[in-house]
Parts: sequence; structure tokens; C-alpha cells
Amino acid sequence: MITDILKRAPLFSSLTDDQLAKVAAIVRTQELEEETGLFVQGDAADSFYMVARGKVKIFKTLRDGRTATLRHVQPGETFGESVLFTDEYPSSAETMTDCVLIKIPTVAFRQLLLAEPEVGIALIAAMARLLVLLNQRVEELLLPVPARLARYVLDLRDSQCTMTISCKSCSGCQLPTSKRELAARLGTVPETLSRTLDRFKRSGLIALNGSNIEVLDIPGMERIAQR
Amino acid sequence: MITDILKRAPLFSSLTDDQLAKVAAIVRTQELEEETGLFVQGDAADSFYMVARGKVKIFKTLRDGRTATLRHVQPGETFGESVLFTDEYPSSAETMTDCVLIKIPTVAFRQLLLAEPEVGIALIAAMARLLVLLNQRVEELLLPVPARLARYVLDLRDSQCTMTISCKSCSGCQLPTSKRELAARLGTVPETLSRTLDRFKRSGLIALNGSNIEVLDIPGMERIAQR
DNA sequence: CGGCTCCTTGAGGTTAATCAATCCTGGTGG
DNA sequence: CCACCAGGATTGATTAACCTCAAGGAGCCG
Repeated sequence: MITDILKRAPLFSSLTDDQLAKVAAIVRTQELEEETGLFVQGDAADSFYMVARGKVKIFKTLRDGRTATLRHVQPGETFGESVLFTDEYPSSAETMTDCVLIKIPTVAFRQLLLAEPEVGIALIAAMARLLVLLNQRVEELLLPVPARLARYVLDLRDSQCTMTISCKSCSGCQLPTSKRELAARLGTVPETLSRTLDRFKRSGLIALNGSNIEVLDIPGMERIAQR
Repeated sequence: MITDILKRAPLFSSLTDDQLAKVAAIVRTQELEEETGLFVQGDAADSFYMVARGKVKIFKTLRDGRTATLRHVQPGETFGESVLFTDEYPSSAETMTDCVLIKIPTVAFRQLLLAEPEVGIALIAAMARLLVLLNQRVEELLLPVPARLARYVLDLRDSQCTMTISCKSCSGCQLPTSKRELAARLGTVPETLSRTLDRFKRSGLIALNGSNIEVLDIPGMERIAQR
């Protein structure tokens, strides 16, 4: 049932069944495989999205071809809301894994906003969260790479630990797909990421095998996370 | 008249007189002098603001005392909307000049949102603009300092030229208050800013005296603005 | 004419990007 | 089963950007 999927998103979780049904009536689900482009910066925009399953990367392509990752969108989150009152996407999006997405057309959603103020309020709340998150991102980029990595790992740990109840062996967190992606997300290059992870490992801050990372010294990591 | 002031904000400019009156009924104006703290990160939040006159700085204080400027808020813009559904400010705010601010209590505004869906829609549009702007900010921080400065100056030129009709001598743009502030806004230090401005000047890209800057070679600046 | 603050200039050090090579690892075909 | 290959990940050496620290100006108000 689509409404069940919608309900998992903070954006929609506060809505009544009736309101959810109205949302469900205008959306369309989409299954996409890994590395599929959704839109590129400048494309005409007629929809925004929610991630039901998988992970999506939001990024900008700089003139010189390099790419700046703005955000990794997790299941339950939405992206592209900023085109609700614009006509083109300000950045590009691509799936990082196989995905199930909910596509929400802007025209129909705008009408819904007029009819159902609560939907608008939920959207405002969701956008407010995103603003806070982006503010953090700006702040982070002013920190040196080790601090950015430490923050990322600690956040990862938080989000994955609250999910699983087993917080006693709160050990394993999965790093994103490839380390190249992680480096991009942190605003650095794979070489530097590799060296920094190595330094952490040799300082006994973390244990690492493959893409599974375990934080051994939380206070130590927190210290590094603040410059 | 307060409604006249409100109307100057993109957030409110699309509203009917009736709706504006309802907004006006819940706000309060505030006059503040230069360098007045409005709130600090973590403060309990009960209002957001619009700048009627002056300039406000939004920033985060890092643990080590340094400060990361997130945004300079111009007249007509709002800030702090993200606390509408939160209870504490995620960053700090301080006036950069003498200011007239409109203070909008969150509780009353939330009620207004329910009664007047159009107000919510206007807010969503305003937040969407802000999201795009913050995305740009993240992108910018991945660029070297000269590119960030070039972008800043070009943007400044745009915004100030569209204001004044006199675009034939589109020369002078005023840099913000102090160069220290500008350096913070660009995510660098005054020394580097000084040197970079000097380099631009010696390359014939700009002319500079005091805080008045003139762009001499627009294509040249645009080239630098992309890496 | 001091004393202030702000800006600029210079020298040195640190961080992290770049370039180039090597090392894994998993998949493939012999 | 094993040699081989391709891609990503690591490591090393070099370079460039930018921060830091320290020392001059330049204006500004007493």
C-alpha cells in the first residue's frame, strides 16, 4: 500500500489517513537501478521525490567537471522540494543503489497544499529540518578533513544504532557504497580519506574492515570532530 | 504602516491585504543597534524575524571559539524560519548595522498557517529559495578562495545594479561593513582576503578604494569564479 | 601627538590536492 | 583450480593553497 510507504516519511507521518490518501492519489512509484540519473541541474522540473528504498545522491557538477556532493538521501527522506515553486532543478540527482522512489508532481501537490493546510505545515517542518542540516553542512566544510570524517562516522553510528535495538555491540556501521562516494560527500578525495581512516585506525579510534567501521573511542572521536 | 514594510519581503509580497493585516497583527517591530546579539545557538526559540532595515549576520560558533558565518541577511529577507517547528535556534544571530526588525512569534504564526494556506505556500516558496541558496553556499566552499570572492563580488554587483537604475556607471558596489566580516562570510581570514583582492587589482580585474569595489573585467571575473 | 583599531605585508608551516605507482580483490576464462 | 585482468583502494612523493604568527602602515578619535 502506498500510504504505508508514505507514512514512513517524516514529511507525511503526521498526516491523517484521509490526507495521506489524497497524497497517494497524485504520486507515482518508480523503481530504478543503481547509478541511474534522475535529473540534472537545469532540467525542467515538474516533480519532487521521496526515497522509499535505496539511497540517492544530490550533487552539483562544477564547470571543470568535478562534482560536489550536497547530500545523500536516505529512505524516508524527500528531495527536490525546492522546485515546488521554481521551474528548474538547482542540482542533479542520481541513484546510488537500486531504489524505489515516490515521484510527486508539483502541480498537483501545490493544489493539495491549498486544500490541506496541514500538508503544507508538514512540508514546512520538513524543509526546516533540511535547512538545519544544510547549515551543519556549511559549518562542517570549514573544518579540516579529520573533523568532517569524525562527524560523519559519529552521525552514522547514531542513526544506525537508534535503528537496531542491539546497542550493546553497537559496533558495526556500514560506510556508503564506495569510498569514492564517501570522499565526495566529505568534500575531499579518496587518497586523503584513505590516509585519514588509516590514521584513525592506528590511533585506536576505530576498527575497520572493508566497509564496516566500528568506533572504539567515542570521546576521542568527538574531540577530533571539533577541529 | 507595518503592512507596507511586510510587503517588501518576498515572503509576504504575494499576500492579499487581508492576509497581510493578519500577519501584521501578530508581529512586533524592534529597533536594534549595531552588534546586538539576537539569539545564540541553543537558545529557546519563540520567534523568527524579517529584516526591514539593516543587515544581520547568521553564524555558528565552533567549539574552539572561531565563528562560521552562514549568511548575511539583507533587508526584505527573513531568518530563523527553521524554528517554526523546533524549540531552539540552530545558530546564532547578531546585527551587523543598526537595524529595524520584524519579530514574528512562532505560536501565532503557526495558527495563521492553518487559517491561511496561502501564507504557508508563500513560506514554502521562501524556504525553497533559501535551500537553493544554501546549496550554492556548500558548492562554493569547495572552490578555492579566489573563486568564492569572485562569485561574491559578481553577486553583489548583480543585486546592487538591479536596485539602482544607473547601470551605465554600474561601477561602485559597497563591500560589507568590515573586511573581517567579508572574510568570515567567505570562509577565510582577513590576510588571505587582502592578498586576493590585491591580486585581482593588479590583474586589472577590479578597482578598489576603501570598501567601494568596481568590476572592470566581468568575463575575467567569471572565469575565476569557476575554479 | 599618542593610542587605538583595522588593514596590509612578509615569512614560515601545515593541510590537503595532485600525480604516479603499487596493491588488493573479485570476477573471468583457460 | 589457478592465472590473469580491471577497478577500486592504498601508499608515496611532490606541490600548491591557505592559515598562522609577527611586524609594519594607515586612518581616526581622544
